Amino acid sequence: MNFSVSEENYIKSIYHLQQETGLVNTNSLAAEMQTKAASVTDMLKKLSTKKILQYEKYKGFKLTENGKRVALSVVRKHRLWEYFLVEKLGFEWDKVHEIAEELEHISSNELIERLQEFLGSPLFDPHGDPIPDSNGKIPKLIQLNLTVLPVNKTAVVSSVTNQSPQMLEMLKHYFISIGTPVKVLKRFEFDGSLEIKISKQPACIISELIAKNIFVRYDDK
Amino acid sequence: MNFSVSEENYIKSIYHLQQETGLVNTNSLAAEMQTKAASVTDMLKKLSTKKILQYEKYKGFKLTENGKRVALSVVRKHRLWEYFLVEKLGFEWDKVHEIAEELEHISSNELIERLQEFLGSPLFDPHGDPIPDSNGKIPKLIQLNLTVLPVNKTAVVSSVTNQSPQMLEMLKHYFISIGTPVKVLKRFEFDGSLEIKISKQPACIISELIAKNIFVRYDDK
DNA sequence: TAATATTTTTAGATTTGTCTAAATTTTATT
DNA sequence: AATAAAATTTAGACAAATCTAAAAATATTA
Repeated sequence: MNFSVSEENYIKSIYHLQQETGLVNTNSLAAEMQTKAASVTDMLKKLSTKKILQYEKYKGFKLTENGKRVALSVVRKHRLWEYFLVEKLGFEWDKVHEIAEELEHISSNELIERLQEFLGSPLFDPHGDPIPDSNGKIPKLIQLNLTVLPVNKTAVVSSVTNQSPQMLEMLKHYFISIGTPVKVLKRFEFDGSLEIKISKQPACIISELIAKNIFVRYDDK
Repeated sequence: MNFSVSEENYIKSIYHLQQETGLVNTNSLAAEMQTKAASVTDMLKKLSTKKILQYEKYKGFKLTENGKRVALSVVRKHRLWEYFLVEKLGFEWDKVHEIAEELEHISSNELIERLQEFLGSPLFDPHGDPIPDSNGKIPKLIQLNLTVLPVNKTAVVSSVTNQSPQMLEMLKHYFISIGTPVKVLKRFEFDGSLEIKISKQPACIISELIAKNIFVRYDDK
């Protein structure tokens, strides 16, 4: 079945909301989509007759299995395009969302399969979010603290717990940000500090305190 | 000014038609766009008030300078995306049109400038059509007969005059098709036959008769 | 040139997705 | 439990893009 751009956007938003809350309600979806509750109700009825939604008036709603499949396909496209924009076209990772919002609605399946291949079948997008495969399977996020990352295993920075200006200043100094590839070269027993390699930077040493605040993940293919 | 997908499609079609006929008329545009004359008239009025068209009722119409600019921007996007699909994703050149019809409406200018850069600023798309630059300037098509292509100059097959099944059979045998890179290695005085190199094929010799039917162009940067 | 045929436009309807304002249902509060 | 507040739905309207059928303008031809 084919869906309009508007339908796809609703389906995607419902998917994201129900990841957090289980059942979704009209007002929160209206807020998410920056539209009015009445418009949401109209669309709910439409998606309901298309068997995309389990929907009971006044009671809330969630996607059917079929609806989830559609949602995951849109999420997949969005994230693969984001990866393309950053890795191939050199966009900053925080500038690509809007463009991917348009690209995710290009319909060709062959296009997206070839794009995935061309990109080397990445498992995570530049924001660190997992990219569903063509069956809708989402790679498990194997996230661990930098202090326990095995030596010489290349990983990618996925989140930073302490977001204070002081911390961010240090991270900037080390050229560490979300999505940066990182490898631990040596772990010093003396004070727990780590010698690490950040993408194209020369190796450097960071304190255990910094390392404790950095989480990384690696693509477990 | 921003244009809807539908408006952009009308503008593009008018551009292509007026390249051939100067003034365009309602019915031919309706035919080109596979829609009804009444729908065309509606859109003409709209584009007219937007200063995209010079339009006189019952008299025909053509794009304003501004309209041409918009058309060339859409054409540019279409052809760059086609180039991407063939050269980067490995699509056959005759399978990309439909997908590019969707991609050409992605709005970001930065995207298209970066895409052009990424592709190496190609001057011609996989069908041999010229790609307008960001100012709407169209590279001149330097087309010449294979019999007069300078030795060792790499060119690309742009058209074939004799399209008989017999000819096409031969071309297929030599792996020659529109868009194929070709280089003349040697020209034999004896019978005018040519030793040529076709992309990744081993060198081969073709008769003068075949060569006379093949036109090539090269990117004159 | 008058009649006929073709092309183009208009008038009015339809679909999709949106909106506002009012009505209804559910939830919260006294 | 009655009432007030909040959430949701309905009713009716609107803009964009399309359509059919009919009217108007232009072109063709006998």
